[in-house]
Amino acid sequence: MTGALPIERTAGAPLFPNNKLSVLRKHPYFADLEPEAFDQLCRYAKHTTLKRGTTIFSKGDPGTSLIAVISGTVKISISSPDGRNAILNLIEAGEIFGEIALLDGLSRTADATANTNCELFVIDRREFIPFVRSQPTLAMKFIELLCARLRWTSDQVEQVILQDLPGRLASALLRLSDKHKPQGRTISITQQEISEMVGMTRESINKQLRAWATRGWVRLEHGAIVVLKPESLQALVDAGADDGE
Amino acid sequence: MTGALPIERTAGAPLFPNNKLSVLRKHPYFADLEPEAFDQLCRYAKHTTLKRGTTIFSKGDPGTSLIAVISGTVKISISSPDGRNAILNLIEAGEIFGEIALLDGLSRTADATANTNCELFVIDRREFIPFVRSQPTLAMKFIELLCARLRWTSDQVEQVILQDLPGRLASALLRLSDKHKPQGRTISITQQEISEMVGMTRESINKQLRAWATRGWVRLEHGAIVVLKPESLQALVDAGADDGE
DNA sequence: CAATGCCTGTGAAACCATTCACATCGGCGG
DNA sequence: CCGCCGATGTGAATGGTTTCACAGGCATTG
Repeated sequence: MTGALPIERTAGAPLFPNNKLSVLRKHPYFADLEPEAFDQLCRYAKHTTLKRGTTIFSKGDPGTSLIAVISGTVKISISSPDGRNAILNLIEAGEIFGEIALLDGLSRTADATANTNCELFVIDRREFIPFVRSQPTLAMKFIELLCARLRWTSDQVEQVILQDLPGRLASALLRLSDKHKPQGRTISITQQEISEMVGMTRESINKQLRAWATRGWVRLEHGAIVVLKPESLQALVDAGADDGE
Repeated sequence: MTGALPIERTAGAPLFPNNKLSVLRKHPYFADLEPEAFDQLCRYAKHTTLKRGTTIFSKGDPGTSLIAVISGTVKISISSPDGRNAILNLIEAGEIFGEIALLDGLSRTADATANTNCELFVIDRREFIPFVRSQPTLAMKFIELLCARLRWTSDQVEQVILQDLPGRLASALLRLSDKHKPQGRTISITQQEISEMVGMTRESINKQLRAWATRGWVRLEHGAIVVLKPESLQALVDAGADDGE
């Protein structure tokens, strides 16, 4: 009940280990939720672990649950009939996903797969919806969450339509390094993945990154990218089409 | 001028003419709202009329209001520093927009301009937010609205990243003709506008449309497009990259 | 300590959309 | 009724991306 600030209680019921839920508690969407509401929410959660590559759900599935990531990362993506595929988002520990289909009761809009081994909490729609209705604060929280998602997604549309390759790549890097701020400027991601987030081929991405690397804007590591001069990248985005030569 | 609305009365009540509000009442987001809640909502609304081309708000503005379109259409768009611009959505009579900034209190994510002469109702954030908190049903309605927007926007990302020109154009036409179903399959839109929705040049759009016209899939009119064979377009979208030759 | 598989790095050729440069058409206002 | 302007229609040249075809590197696993 009182675990508001330093979440560390042993009294926890067997099913909901507080040390794991604390990951969720830290996230902005739950941080200022009343403790009772949060506890109630946890009571609905079921714990699962998955191996890298496992499909969590696929586009078109009924969509009867909300999922929270405790550890690892989950990839939200879509694929076209001819084999191409696009990554819409990467969900990290402490974040939740699958809220659209949960809230409107329709089908999943994308595929979700475990991008690394992960630990998840799953909340079922049947128990959840009545709960949201009874908790105006929680409903407002979800409204905020949806707004944030909408901003993220609109931003993606904007980048993909308006910017050329360098611009898109630059803003993708900036958005990612924002998310990973705690880990310094190192973004743990493969070039293949970035190419799928940005909607261009790996080869093109590689060449552009390499060009920036020789200019000292970024450093390329194996499976990671370090942003050294975010200002230069930002300037490039602001300037419009122009690869920064 | 849109002449889209059959309703035309002179009796206008001072601030909240019911004949005008009926346009809103018909819309799914308000249709099954309790009458008292709807009336209350209307009490906050201020009526305005705008001439074609007027700016309603710009990206980055504070965003303190929700806007409902009574007649005409509003264009939601963004533009890049180098002059290119993209249309994200066209809001028609009976729909509302501006809900993101209204709900989360942050800045506008895009520009809104009157695409034709229009009549609007504007609701201020200060009065509106407390009202939403007090009306769980209304909050759930907004959650549904946001989910729908998210689906629409994700769809756009999906199309833009995965599909080539013919595919994107085809799915844009299908989405538009869905919206305009009541008017048959005629879509009132200029090729310039479509090109900005799809993110390609007018010339390219024109050539593709013309190719389809000779095959009898669409008919091109001045300022409008008639979809004759939606199945063919749909098949093209489902098949992936392939212009349907 | 191979050995296989996923990442990264590059070059040349093919392709598709953009750019640019006009020409026509339709409608609205003077 | 004429003229202008926005919308449409088209072709040729340009250029940025993709495609394809490899080579080396790092890493995890028998």
